[in-house]
Amino acid sequence: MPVEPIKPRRLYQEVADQLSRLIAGGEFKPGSRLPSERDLAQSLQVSRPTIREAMIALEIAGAIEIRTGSGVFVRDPAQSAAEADIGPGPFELMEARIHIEGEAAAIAAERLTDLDRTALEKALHEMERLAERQQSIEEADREFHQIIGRATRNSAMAAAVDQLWAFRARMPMWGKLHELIGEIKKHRDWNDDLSAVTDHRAIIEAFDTGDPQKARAAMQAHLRRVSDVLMTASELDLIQLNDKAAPAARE
Amino acid sequence: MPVEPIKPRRLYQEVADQLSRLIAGGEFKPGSRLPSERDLAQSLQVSRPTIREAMIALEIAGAIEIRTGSGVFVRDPAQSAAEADIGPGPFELMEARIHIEGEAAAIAAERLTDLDRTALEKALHEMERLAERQQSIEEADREFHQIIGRATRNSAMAAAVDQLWAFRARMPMWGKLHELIGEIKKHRDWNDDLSAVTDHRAIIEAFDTGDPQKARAAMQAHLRRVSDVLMTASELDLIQLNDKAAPAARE
DNA sequence: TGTCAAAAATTGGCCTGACCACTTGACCAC
DNA sequence: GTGGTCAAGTGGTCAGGCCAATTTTTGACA
Repeated sequence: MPVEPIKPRRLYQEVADQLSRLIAGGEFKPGSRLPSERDLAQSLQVSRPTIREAMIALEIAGAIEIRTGSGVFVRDPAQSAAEADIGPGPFELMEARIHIEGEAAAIAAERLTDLDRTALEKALHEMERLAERQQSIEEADREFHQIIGRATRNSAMAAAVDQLWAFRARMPMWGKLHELIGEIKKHRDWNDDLSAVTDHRAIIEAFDTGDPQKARAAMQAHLRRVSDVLMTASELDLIQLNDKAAPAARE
Repeated sequence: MPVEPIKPRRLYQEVADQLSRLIAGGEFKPGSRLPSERDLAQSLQVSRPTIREAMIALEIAGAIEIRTGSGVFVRDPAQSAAEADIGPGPFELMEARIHIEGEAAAIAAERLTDLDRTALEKALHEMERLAERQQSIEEADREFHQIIGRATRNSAMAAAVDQLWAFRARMPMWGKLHELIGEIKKHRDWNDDLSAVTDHRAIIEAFDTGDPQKARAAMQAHLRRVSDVLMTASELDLIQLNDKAAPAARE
């Protein structure tokens, strides 16, 4: 039973939490104005400086916006997202993955442990199982790649790989990759073996050589193939992509 | 000419920034106690509630810990990193930068605009100016590298570069790189020209060729040199690094 | 001389009341 | 319709006060 220091709860935190709950509960809608500091201080029976402290915490947390002379306004979550940029388009993401995950694979090639290999094999088997059932391999796919990020034994590299997958998780389109491949085969005489399982097997085999160059090449070949799938699906109008999703602009 | 809303700068933010800079600059060591609220209010010629607001912001940011009745203490970045388990060590960061920023430079080499080049030159001049005054080039350095991230015209790559710099910003040690170089020269007959300005100039010249390989090589040479500085400083006990900061473990 | 409890001093936490800067809406002149 | 002025309301900051928590000092005692 670990003993931890007792940290008395600051009053401003109580106020901030209550206001946060009221906002989350819909009492104060996004874009609306909160009651004035003076009114809140009276309603909550605390001093105005305490309200101000709570407001600062909420503004830092992104929940509100304080406008001098006007009032305090609830931030619109959609507005926050729009301001924060919706993230990279699919082709941007693929390009970045080719470069960054290629490097991660190269680093990992010399640092994989037996545990890493076991985990990769497990993820691959999961992909095989799901593919046989015509189910999305998305989760197992992600696991496979994040194992590689961790296998670099470099938390900055792992974080970079994780971030790429976080971007990817925002686009539901990726979960349909398997279906897309099936659709493409209906339209074109596709020679390449598009099996994700084959690609991932090749990556594992490259790791078995311990050669960073081979690992990088296997990873990049895999990711370029996925990018090609995306390009072909776009050309066949199997998926709708917005402007940002177009291949990265060349000056 | 886009018109943007003017956001007046809150006094508590000025105070928080100044204290943050003092902490980063080593004026207040990790674990040490800041002057009392009353003393700070008098020293900075602001009211005590304003100091309190600044303290709240700094505590939320993780820079300090407020202990009722005792005082306000600077959090140990290593302790913070250990608690949050989110911070790569310096060598991890450098390794990741060599790989990721090398790739970013290669991509950017074919996509730089004239505006990008102008911005890079400007950042370089700022570095020159600061270096002449023996001042930290940290901000201009960061700007230089983030311009390159944006010059990839790939927001996933830019985000990856930004994340590396966010990690870097958590370690005040980097602001003292210039001093470290000076110290190293007192201890060793160092043959390499350690001028950051020279390295960055070489990167710009590599970009002028438009050759991705050359750009990658110039960026990686620069970052490897920085990593060497770090290694040497560590060997000379000029900086104290915790276990995680050691060169990436090899299995 | 060392230990321990109590007192004093210091520090953060919160409050009250005041004044100033900024914003908004109403109203008026041109 | 536009610009200017004014009043009311809002946030921003200040000064001073008192209380709770912590640390330091002091005095008593073995």
